[in-house]
Amino acid sequence: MKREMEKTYSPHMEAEIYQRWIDNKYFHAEVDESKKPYTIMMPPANITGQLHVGHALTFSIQDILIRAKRMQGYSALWLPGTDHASISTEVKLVDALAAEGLTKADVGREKFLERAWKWREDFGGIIVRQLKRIGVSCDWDRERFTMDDGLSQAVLEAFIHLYGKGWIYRGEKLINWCPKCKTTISDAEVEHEDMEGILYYFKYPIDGGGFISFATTRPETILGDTAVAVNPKDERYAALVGKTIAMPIVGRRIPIIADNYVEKDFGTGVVKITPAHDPNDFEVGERHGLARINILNDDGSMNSNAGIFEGLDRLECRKRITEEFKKQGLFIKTEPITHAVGTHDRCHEAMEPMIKLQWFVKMDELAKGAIDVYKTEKLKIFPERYGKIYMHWLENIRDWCISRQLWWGHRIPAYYCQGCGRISVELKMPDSCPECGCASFKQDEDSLDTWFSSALWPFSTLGWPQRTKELEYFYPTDVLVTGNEILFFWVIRMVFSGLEMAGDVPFHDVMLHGIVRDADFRKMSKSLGNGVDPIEVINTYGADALRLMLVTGNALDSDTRFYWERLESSRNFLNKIWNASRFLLMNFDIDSFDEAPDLTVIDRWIVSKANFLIKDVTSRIDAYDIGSAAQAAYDFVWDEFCDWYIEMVKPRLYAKDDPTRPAALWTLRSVLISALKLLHPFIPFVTEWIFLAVQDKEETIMTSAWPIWDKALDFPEEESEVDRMKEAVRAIRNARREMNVPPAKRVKIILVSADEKAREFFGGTKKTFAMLSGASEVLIQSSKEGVGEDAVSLVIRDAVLYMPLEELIDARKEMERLNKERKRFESEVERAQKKLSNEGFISKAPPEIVAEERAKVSRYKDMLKRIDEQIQRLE
RNA sequence: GGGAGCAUAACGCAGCGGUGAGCGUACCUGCCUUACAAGCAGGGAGUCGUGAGUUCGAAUCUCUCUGCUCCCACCA
Repeated sequence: MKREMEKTYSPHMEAEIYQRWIDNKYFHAEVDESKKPYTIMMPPANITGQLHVGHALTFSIQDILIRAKRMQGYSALWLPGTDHASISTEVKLVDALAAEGLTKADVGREKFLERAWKWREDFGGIIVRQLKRIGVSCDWDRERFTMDDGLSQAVLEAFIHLYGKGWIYRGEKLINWCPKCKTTISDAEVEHEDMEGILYYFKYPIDGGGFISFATTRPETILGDTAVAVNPKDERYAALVGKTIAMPIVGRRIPIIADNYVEKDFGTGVVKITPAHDPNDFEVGERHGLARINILNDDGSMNSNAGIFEGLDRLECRKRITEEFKKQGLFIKTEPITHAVGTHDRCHEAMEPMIKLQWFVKMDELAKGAIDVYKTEKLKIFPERYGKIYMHWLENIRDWCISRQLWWGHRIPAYYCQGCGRISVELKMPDSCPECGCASFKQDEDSLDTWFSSALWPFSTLGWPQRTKELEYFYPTDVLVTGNEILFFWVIRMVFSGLEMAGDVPFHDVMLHGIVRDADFRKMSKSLGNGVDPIEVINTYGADALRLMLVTGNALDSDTRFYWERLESSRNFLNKIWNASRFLLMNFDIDSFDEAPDLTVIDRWIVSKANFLIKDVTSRIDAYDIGSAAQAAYDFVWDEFCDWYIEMVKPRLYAKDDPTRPAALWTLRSVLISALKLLHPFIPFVTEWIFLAVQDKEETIMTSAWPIWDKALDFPEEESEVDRMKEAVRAIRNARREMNVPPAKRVKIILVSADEKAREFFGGTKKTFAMLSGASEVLIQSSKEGVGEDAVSLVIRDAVLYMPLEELIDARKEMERLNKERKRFESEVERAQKKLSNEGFISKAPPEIVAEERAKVSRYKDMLKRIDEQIQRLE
């Protein structure tokens, strides 16, 4: 066993350890009927992405869960993979083409896709390599890519299935169009950004005389107006309804109509209606049978319906229209306005609503299922409050536009007969048309929304639609861990897809976490330049320090901050546990124990504390309370184990002939090993390194058994006794400081107690007690006989400690100190007595609370009495 | 416009009906005590955002106000 350990912790061994884990296939999970399965599907990383600290957070959490469960004996599968990210990847490829002076059209679909695959080969693996640096223990043998053959097949099957049920349809509807990316986008991909804009006021001449004024933020859409609407109850305009308007510029005649959608009190109470470019207007148009005039080309420029403005960009057109209205005397005014503009979340270009023939997923039935599993708690969301958001979204969901005018992705499996136009939705191109017998088909040019394939991820990765043994065993998965911003895009879509395709929820629990922000709580972004590269952090501090820092100091549902300071304190903790282990190895000079030695009170105390920690950490992990689980282990190791237990045990270790020495070594090692195991999920590398160093055999910690709480190791009495000793030690250290006793000065301590048990305990732990309190000798007595008047006296539970200070004693100072103590207890007694004299408290508070309060009074009074004795002694 | 959340020590957080109101950093003081100065010991520091209410008892539950944050949303 014993490995040499450097004096200071350094993370340089991480790569070596990770490689060994891989070589030994510790990450690999198999179908194993003798074990229970535990499954997490890693949210597929975007192949265009670079690893950022957000990844580090989410993957650390998942790794913590999977490592804990693996040690608990589950067949724990964490399946990793990547996503083809259609828009992001395609944008990169188009940019690369542009750099060569080419366009998509120049190279053609086939060549474009060749380039795409090449690109994914060259760069798609970068993020995976970076990911490994974090220490993720996912099953790389089962790594998947959303465009693998199997997963692509699953996409086709799912599409065909939904089409067969009538839940996928093709229709001409108003969709969100990104003029920059030249594709449709779904509602979820539209971001609403508040922007400073201008509200333009114009007027239209009414046939038969007069004008009607209105306001708009998008004057260019005037070219597509097919009506002007007012509220039916608006008396100001009642007489105008039914009249027509001769539109300037385009010369079209459009009606004035009445519709409830218009609010009387907003603006002029008049709305121009552009059914082809506004969702509300579209609906008004439906109700009144208005024409839809599309005025835009796909690139956002004006089309032929714009007449003289054809070819202008929409923003340029906006200016020119305004000028034209001014010329014609129909311009009223402009005013600044802040309004929400829908933009594409990828490129932030202002999105334009347009009418287009697209493919949609009908949501009503699918949403019902997703709502139902949440209501019946088959699906739980942590933190709970996100449940409301989940429900709200599903209850207001609209059909999902899934077709994209992109090449990189899953091409829609719809084939149009060139003879009769019949649509066939098939796995592959049909041989002949069942309608007209013609053999000429054309496949739909569009591809599917990236999220359509990601929605199948929890089961397509396990072989669906085949009923594989993996699917049977690992599905439904246990928990999905992801950032809260992705609830709508992905989580909800996985839920209804899982229910519909695989016949069950894709996961039982959803655990959502926040994002990592910079120290000033700003989002990390390229434009701010405040991003932190996790690889750099790992290079200097190690993955363990990064993981620990990200996961502690914050509740899981709130955003966490990135602090270099906190990173250092995490690293310091690693050094602490490193050195505690080194201390053990330096003293561990026996080969083995025949049997567990008899433990002293102090050993039982730390064993009991460690035993409780096991229960605590385990249950916190199960509740996804990762941060406090880590914190509990951290506090135990640093405070209890290092600052107290190791210090207490030193005299026993240094005296080679001490009969309790083996017990100390045994306890030291077994408690350390428990702590290492409990900490392993959080800081896998150091714990493995140390585990190998302190074990008898070469055994990985990764598959070692998770500690289990044991009733036989619960020692409440010992805990209470050692706590009293700690109290005594602190009192002495405190007094020494207050009395200005030089640190190196050893002082005699006399403990006086009428309590036999207390005397016995302190008698048995004399050496330890003396060392901790810097005493030259400790006397234990039942009376204060022989205690001189030059002694400082310290009152603790069941005892008084005397510290003769001889020439150092300053009676005045000591009186001051005693009076301060007295005051403290007095005010406590007062507080408790006041409570007890309250009739309502006695009669209404639970009896145990009242009893506790009474006990406090007598305890404090007891202390007060002894303090008073000391005061008298000095007087 | 709708919804959710947060205000506790200088900073970051925990506590969610009975605690002497904690923890980590930072700060002050003293120590190189043979595991660790990336450390040890000790210390100061908080009318728990405001105002009310419920209760025997409120940092904790309810409402008001104030200030932040996030999500959703088609007011021209």
